Amino acid sequence: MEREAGSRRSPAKRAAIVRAALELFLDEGYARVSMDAIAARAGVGKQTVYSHFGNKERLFLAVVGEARTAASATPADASPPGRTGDPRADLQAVGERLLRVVLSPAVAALHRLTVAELTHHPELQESWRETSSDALLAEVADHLTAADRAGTLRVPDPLLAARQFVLLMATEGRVRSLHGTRPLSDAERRGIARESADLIVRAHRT
Amino acid sequence: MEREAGSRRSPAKRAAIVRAALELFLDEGYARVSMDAIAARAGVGKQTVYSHFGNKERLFLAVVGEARTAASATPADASPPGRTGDPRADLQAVGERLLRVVLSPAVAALHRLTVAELTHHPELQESWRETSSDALLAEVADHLTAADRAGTLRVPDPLLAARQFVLLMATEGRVRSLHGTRPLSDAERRGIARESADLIVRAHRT
Amino acid sequence: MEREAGSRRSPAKRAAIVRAALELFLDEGYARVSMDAIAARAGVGKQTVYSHFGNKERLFLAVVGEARTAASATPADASPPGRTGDPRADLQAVGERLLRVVLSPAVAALHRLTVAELTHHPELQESWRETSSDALLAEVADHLTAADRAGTLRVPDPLLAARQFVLLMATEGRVRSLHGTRPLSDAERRGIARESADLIVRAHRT
Amino acid sequence: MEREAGSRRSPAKRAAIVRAALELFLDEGYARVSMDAIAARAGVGKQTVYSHFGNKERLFLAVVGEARTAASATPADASPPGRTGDPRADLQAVGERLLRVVLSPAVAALHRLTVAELTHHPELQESWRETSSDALLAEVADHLTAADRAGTLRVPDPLLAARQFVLLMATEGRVRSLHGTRPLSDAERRGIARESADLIVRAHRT
DNA sequence: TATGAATGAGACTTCATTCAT
DNA sequence: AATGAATGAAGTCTCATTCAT
Repeated sequence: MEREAGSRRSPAKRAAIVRAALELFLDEGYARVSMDAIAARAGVGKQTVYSHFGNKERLFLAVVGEARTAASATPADASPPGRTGDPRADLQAVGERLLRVVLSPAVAALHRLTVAELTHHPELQESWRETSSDALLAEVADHLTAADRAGTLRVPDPLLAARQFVLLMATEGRVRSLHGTRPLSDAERRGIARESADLIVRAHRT
Repeated sequence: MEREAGSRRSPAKRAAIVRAALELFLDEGYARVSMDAIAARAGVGKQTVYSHFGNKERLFLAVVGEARTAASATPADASPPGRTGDPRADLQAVGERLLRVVLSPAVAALHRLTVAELTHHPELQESWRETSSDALLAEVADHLTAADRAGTLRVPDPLLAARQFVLLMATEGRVRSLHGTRPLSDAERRGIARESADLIVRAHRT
Repeated sequence: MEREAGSRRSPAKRAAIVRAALELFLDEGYARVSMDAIAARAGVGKQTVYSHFGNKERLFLAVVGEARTAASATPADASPPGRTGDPRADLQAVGERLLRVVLSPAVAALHRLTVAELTHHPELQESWRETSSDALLAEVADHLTAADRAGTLRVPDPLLAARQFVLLMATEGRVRSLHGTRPLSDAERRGIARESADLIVRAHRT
Repeated sequence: MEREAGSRRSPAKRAAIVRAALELFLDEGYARVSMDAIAARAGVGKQTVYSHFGNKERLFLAVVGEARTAASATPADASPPGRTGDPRADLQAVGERLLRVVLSPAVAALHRLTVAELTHHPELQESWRETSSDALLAEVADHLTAADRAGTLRVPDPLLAARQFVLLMATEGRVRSLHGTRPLSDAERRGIARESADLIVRAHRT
């Protein structure tokens, strides 16, 4: 029935359900996960799941929504490395951090899941954005703006350049890691970040 | 039972099954498609499906495999436009063709399906390669090599540059079209191709 | 737990529950109505329903019992039309009133519900009587007795005749209205009352 | 999927399902019967039930439809008693036969079930007719026509009179037997038939 | 007392697969 | 070889009832 706030429904159980559902959805995909399995893993009755979320689809959307939110918040936790003044090195550093996040098992699985279910749950499309992390995108743009001001690069449209950098690097990472399925070595990650940073820097050299 | 070649199994029925299965898998995803539905759409009995492919997973892998092969062969459908000598214009032209292919409903759906099922069918991973079209990649590399020889660009590693171009553009197209879920206007496609071509050309300007 | 009278249980809530339950049972039938739905429509908690009535069956019997009582009391709502002295006209007039009552949505639904659940709730059988309205039956008998006294008819057993009249007319009305499911026009009702009155009058003509 | 004629679906299993479903529906009512129970009693798998009838409602309608047909065909099996020439006796004899049919457990339960489910299955309404047996109605009308010709009665509208006779008698029988729930003694049945026949005969006496 | 969260059983329906024709 | 009827397990969701607040 899904009542309003103020109900006595246990937030702890809700959290357990969300966690269990997320793990299962990420591992198995939407259709392969049963409500029974979610309830069992969460350690609650099936009806508890239904009274919290109404049905499987709403549970799925809630879970994915919260996971997206969490994922967007996470990457900035690593302290942003200070600027060295060398745009190429700065970009590569940011890129390596981004790759670690994007290719982490959870984030990669969330990405696969979202792509997989895009056509079946139109609500997903509204929340869809390739760069799960606008914060990181802004950080890259900042670097480029700074370089432009310092005269080391000439970047007329820093946001576009940042987007191209992030998109290219993330995609290359996904392709090489079989969409996060196979772990990447540090060297591979570094290589990918270097190649992408190189392209961007060369394109905007003065 | 799956007999050897030379059996009396009808190739026409096999083709009908593959076609039906592909359509359904692309539309619904692996788990949501039933063998019943496949047999019905193919106009054959269920046992025929089983005798041809053994089980659902083998059918899926066969179908996706053939679809990938077909998709890789297709893109050259449009006669490759002659070179104009202007690298930017040439790249953009190739790019627009590529986008049309990559974002076509069938190719985009095949991509989503592959990503979705990557973890459940390890065999898929072996066939995985982002650029479904090596032919096109080679064509881009050719353009770049020609430009390098002509002295209009300086491209030390044409294959890398080509790959970056294709990857960036395809990804930008996918993001903007919600992974092929929403059609892109000609103008959008042109814009994406232009931006990507621009980046590559600027990065390799002499 | 069901406490005795004098408890602190609110009669207002009890009434709300009974009203809600009656509406739902009449619309859906016993098995299709959930205690959840009753509590929700009554605007009370589920446990309140249980503490008032113990379980679903007892609630049902109480509700139907009260509804039968109410229905039996109602029919005289319209002031009984004075006698005209013409037995046929009088009978027909009474009959039309009866039909309106018997085929009213609530009374018809109560009748269907009782018939439907007769075998599952033996207590219902005790309260069963076709003529939900003894008052009306007596009124018809009165008319006939009066006619007998006046010499316009010869009615040795007025109660039997009244019963036959009421039963035949009510049944004909039920059949033609699909057991109260389809509304009857005034003309139809009048026709049914006329035919039935005619039969009775002819059978007892002097 | 419910295919056309010519399929290989076993008619024996279909019949077993129909029989099992009818018994259960008559005993318990629509909502209380589970498809599991039907399959189990029929001795077939649940999917067999579904492949034959598609879903619970279609099964129900098919079962009720066939039962109605069967019930309509049955009553004439008892050899229609020859006419004695005494309309009252003839009518009473036909009436007793009718009562036996109408109050037989199966027919009475079918009637209760139909009334109970009338609002939930609109298709039922189309097949609804109080007199499950048009044959019997015709037989009564024949008696009355014959009497009219013989001059023993004056029956301007034999079909109306027959209908009134049948309706009144069946209803009285239903009321007295708690809608077929309680068996009626021979004497009761005879009494009901006599009273009804009496009414009709008196109404049409010359 | 009254609330509604929680439960375990069970509802209808569909699935991948096998069997009999 | 090919058909589709049949199966048993499992899917989503709802139920009457109880428990903790």
